[in-house]
Amino acid sequence: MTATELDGRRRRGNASRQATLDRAVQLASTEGLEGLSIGQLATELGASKSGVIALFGTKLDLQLATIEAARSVFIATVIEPALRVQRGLPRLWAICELWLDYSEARVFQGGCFFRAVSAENGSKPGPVRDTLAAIDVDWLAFIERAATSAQPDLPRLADAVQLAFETVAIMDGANTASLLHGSARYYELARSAIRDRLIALGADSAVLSRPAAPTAAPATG
Amino acid sequence: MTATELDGRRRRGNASRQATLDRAVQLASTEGLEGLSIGQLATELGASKSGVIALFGTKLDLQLATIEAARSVFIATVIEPALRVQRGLPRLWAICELWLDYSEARVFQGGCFFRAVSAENGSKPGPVRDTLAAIDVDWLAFIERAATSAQPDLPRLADAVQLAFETVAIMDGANTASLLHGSARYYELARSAIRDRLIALGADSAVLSRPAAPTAAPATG
DNA sequence: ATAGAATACGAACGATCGTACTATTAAATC
DNA sequence: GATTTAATAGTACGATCGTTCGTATTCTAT
Repeated sequence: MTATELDGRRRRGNASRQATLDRAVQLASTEGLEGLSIGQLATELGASKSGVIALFGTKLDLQLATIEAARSVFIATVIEPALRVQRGLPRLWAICELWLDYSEARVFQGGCFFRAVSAENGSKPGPVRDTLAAIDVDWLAFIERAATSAQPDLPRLADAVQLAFETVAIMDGANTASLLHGSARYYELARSAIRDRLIALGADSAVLSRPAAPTAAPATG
Repeated sequence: MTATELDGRRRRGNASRQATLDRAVQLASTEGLEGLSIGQLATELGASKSGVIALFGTKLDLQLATIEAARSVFIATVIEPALRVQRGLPRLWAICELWLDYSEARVFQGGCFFRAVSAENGSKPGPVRDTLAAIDVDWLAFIERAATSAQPDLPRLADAVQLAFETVAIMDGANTASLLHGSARYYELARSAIRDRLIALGADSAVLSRPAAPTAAPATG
């Protein structure tokens, strides 16, 4: 049954949904999921309010779909490239480089999408916060696993949870400060902080150099 | 001229302004400065919309006044108590303890006021962002000075700017994570991270113990 | 051919937003 | 006591919010 793929109506709808979400993630990253307004979104897309709402149902549904769309972008930009890097310390370091590049490149206008909307919804119970919290748990767990896998290269690593927390905090700090002050130098501070931390844990500093493994296939070297 | 102090009209106005701002900072810490609505604020205060707006002028003025009010609270809660602690490493450590307590105690419902509203306004140019950026610069500089003063107690400290950045990032990370996941354990992770970092710089671990100097006058010891 | 589903639009809804204008009350100044 | 100033309320304005309803269009399935 290729029916689902061939249905012209659904294909058209999915294309519209994707185009809508492409704008929605950008808008939400700067205005927040609350500030993401259906009217503004429709105007920017050259569509009608009712058309947009018809595609998603309610505003809450749109917000959740927007989060999911941002997650896809994040996975393609950070997670998957990191998984192509050699297990262990190289991958742990690649995660940091990839994340800092993702933030600095403003893949989302407002910096890291999840940092922007988590700050907005951190103290507001509801399905939005629950979803964001679950994504954050996944993200922390991903780094914890990478840290644990890097343990052979980090002889003095005692607590992967602690290291994951610190790493995320440092990266988020660079994201926030660079946005607020319009300066890229915080990314260097973050890189230094993490590098020094890993070296203190016994890492071979040769592994922790720029540039990170490129997104392309394993290089010739 | 004690005229300003004695004017009953202005006294009444200032009292109203203060009561309004007391609610405004709480609301803004959870809803953001954009989500801070004059109507809702008035309703919660049992006042009228026009009465609230008359006290502040425009919404932008209200937002700026709210930031200033939050700053006063922050200074009284963190900065001033820290300045009562002995210069050097004890003060640097006290700043961290006081900030983490300030965040954990939910002096503002939404955690640290400035983290909440900075995330909201980090990518939106304007006077609000400028004010928040200036406050953040002050805050970072305050910690840098404390770190520099602690240099005799931190023989391996090479870069106070780097240390200030990391310290703030770790504390902010605890604030964000504790809000999102409704757990206090991130504050312990932050304390551990900063303590270990300071010890790595050569700090005497005896200085880095709980509890921090109480807010009260210099203790008998 | 026709019934049904999915996409899209336009118009209108009640609610709330920030703001402006007017009026009333209380306090200070002359 | 009259005038000025500040604080507050009341009302109304235009804009925008999310949502609903009716309808036209496009494609699939019978």
